[in-house]
Amino acid sequence: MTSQHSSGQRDGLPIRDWYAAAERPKPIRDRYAKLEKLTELGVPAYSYSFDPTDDLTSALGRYEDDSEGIRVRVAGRLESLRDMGKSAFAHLGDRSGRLQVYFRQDDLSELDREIRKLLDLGDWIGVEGELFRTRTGEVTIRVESLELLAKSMRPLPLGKTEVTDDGESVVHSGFADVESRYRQRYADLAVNPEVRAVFMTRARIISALRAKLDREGYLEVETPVLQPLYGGAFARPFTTHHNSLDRKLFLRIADELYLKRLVVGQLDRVYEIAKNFRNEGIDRTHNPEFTMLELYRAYADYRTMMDTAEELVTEAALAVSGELQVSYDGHIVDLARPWARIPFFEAIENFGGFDARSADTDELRRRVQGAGRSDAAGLSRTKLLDVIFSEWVEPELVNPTIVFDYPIEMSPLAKPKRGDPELAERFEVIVAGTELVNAFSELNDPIDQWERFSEQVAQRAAGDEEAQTLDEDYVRALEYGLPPTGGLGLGIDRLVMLLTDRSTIREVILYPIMRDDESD
RNA sequence: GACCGGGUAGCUCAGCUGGCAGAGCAACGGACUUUUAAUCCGUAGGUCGUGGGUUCGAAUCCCACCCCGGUCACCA
Repeated sequence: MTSQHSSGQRDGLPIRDWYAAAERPKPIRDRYAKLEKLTELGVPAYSYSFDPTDDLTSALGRYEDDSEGIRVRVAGRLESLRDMGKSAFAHLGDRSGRLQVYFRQDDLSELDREIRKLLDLGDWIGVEGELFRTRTGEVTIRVESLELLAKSMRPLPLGKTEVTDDGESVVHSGFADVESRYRQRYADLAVNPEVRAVFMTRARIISALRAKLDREGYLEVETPVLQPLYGGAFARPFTTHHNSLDRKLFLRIADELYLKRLVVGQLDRVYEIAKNFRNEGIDRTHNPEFTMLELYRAYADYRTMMDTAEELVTEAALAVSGELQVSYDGHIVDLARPWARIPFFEAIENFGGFDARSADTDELRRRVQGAGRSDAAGLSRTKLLDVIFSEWVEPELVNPTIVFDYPIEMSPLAKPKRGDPELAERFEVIVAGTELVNAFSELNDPIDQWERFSEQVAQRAAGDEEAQTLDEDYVRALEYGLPPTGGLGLGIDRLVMLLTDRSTIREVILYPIMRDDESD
C-alpha cells in the first residue's frame, strides 16, 4: 500500500478531506462527520488521561447482591451498543473482560446525551456511575457521567456476541480471515478475546519460567544479536552490514556459544530468553524469528538437565491452568513427571523395528528410500539417522519423552558419552510429535572441540550450508577452562503452542512474518 | 519449490451450468427510558485480488502474476 503523503496530504488530498471523500467507506465518512460535530460541541475527541478505580472485571466483582450504591469509574472500548432512544445498553471491553453499561437519558447531562449519540463501536470511553443488576440479571453500571477518551475513525470488525443458556459465548460474523488477522493484529486482539488470552498466557508462561530460574540462582543475561560469527545450531543465518565498521554481521541463530563463555567467566548459572533468527522455510512450526530459552549450569550434566527440563515445563503448565494434563490437537498430553526416557537407537528400534546402530549406511539408505524419500542417495549417515528419527519416531511420541544418547556426529557441541564415545550425552524432549527441548553435557575439552569444529568445516566445504563454523575465540574461552556444564534449550513458541492448544506457531507470535501485501 | 483450496460491501459469506452483483451483521434516518445476536419501518453501500485474453456479453471460461491457507518437499 503506497500512498501519497507529502506535506500533510493523503492520496493528494488534505487529510481532513480524505476522511470525508466519497471513496471512503460510509462508516469512515460518518465517523469523521461525528468527529466534526464533537469539535463543534467543544468535546475533545482525543483526551489526555483518565483515572479508573478498577478494571472492568474487578469493577464487576465489587457488586454484591443487595448492595446498591457502589460507585465505580471505569474505562474501556465500546464493543456493543443497543440504542433504544431515550436509553441504551452497551458493553465496554478491556484486557480483563467486559462490563455492561446503561445510559439513561434522565441520568445524563445535556452534553453527555449529545456525546452518547455520537458514540461509535470501537470508541474508548470512561464512565462513572453506580452498579446495579438489570431485570435480566446482568451487573451493569448506571452511567452518570461520560467522557470520550478516543474516537475510533475506522470500524472494527466486531461480531455480535451471543451468550447461550449454558453460559457459552458465541460470536456471530466475527473477524476470522487469517491473513487479515495477522496483518492487522491490533484488530484481531481488539475483537477476539481468545486471541488476547493466548498472549496473556504466553506472558504467564515466560514469567513462570523466569521466576523458577531466578529462584534457582540463575543469572539472566543478554548476549549479542549481531554477531561476527554465528554458531550453536545447524541453520542458515541472516546477514547484515554495519556501516561505520564496514563489516558483515550475522543475526544470531543461537546464543549457546556466548552463554557458555559466561560460564568460563564464572557466571556459573546463566540463562537468556532470546529471539533467534534462522533463514529457513516458514511453516506451521517454523517462523524465521522465534524465541528460545537457553540455560547453562556449571557442575551439572545432561542427567541433571533432564530433571530441569521436566521441572520447567511442568512449572509452566501449572502456571497456565494448574493442570498437567493438557489437551493438544485433539488428544490429551500428560506432562506429569517422570517422563519416559529412552535411548535414541532404542527409540528407532521400538518404532522403526530395526537396529539402526549396527545397520550400515547402505541399509539405512534403502530403508529411507523405501519410505519414499527420493533424495536418500545424497544423504550422509548422520542425515539418514535424522530422517529416520523424525519420520518414524517423532510422530509417535505424544506424551513428553526424553530421547537421549544421540550419535556424536549430530552433536558437535556435546560431550562424548561416558564409556561409549560414538554417542553424545545429549537428549531431546519430544512432545506431541515435535521437538521441545534440546540439551547436553556441554563439551568443555578445547582439543576435542577444535576437532569437532574442524569436521564441521570439512562438511561445510563439502556443501553442507548448515554445518557450523570454527569459532576460534570460543575455543580460546574453553582453553581458559569451562567447568563441567549442563545446558538446555527450550523453544518458547512451541511450549506456548502446546499449553494453549494452537496448531500453528503464528497463533502464538504476535507479528508473524508475512510477505509484502501487494494484493491491492 | 510442487500440488490443492481460497481472495466478491467495513465484517461473515452466497452467487461460479457465462446474461442487470446478493444476504446477514455493521452503517445512516425514524420509533422505542432494564436491553442483551434487542426489535420494528426505511435508506445507502461494490475497481468481484491484479493484468491480459475469449465472447455480443465475464465475478463466472482461458493465461500470467500477487497474497493467504493446507498437503508434500526443504528445514531442527
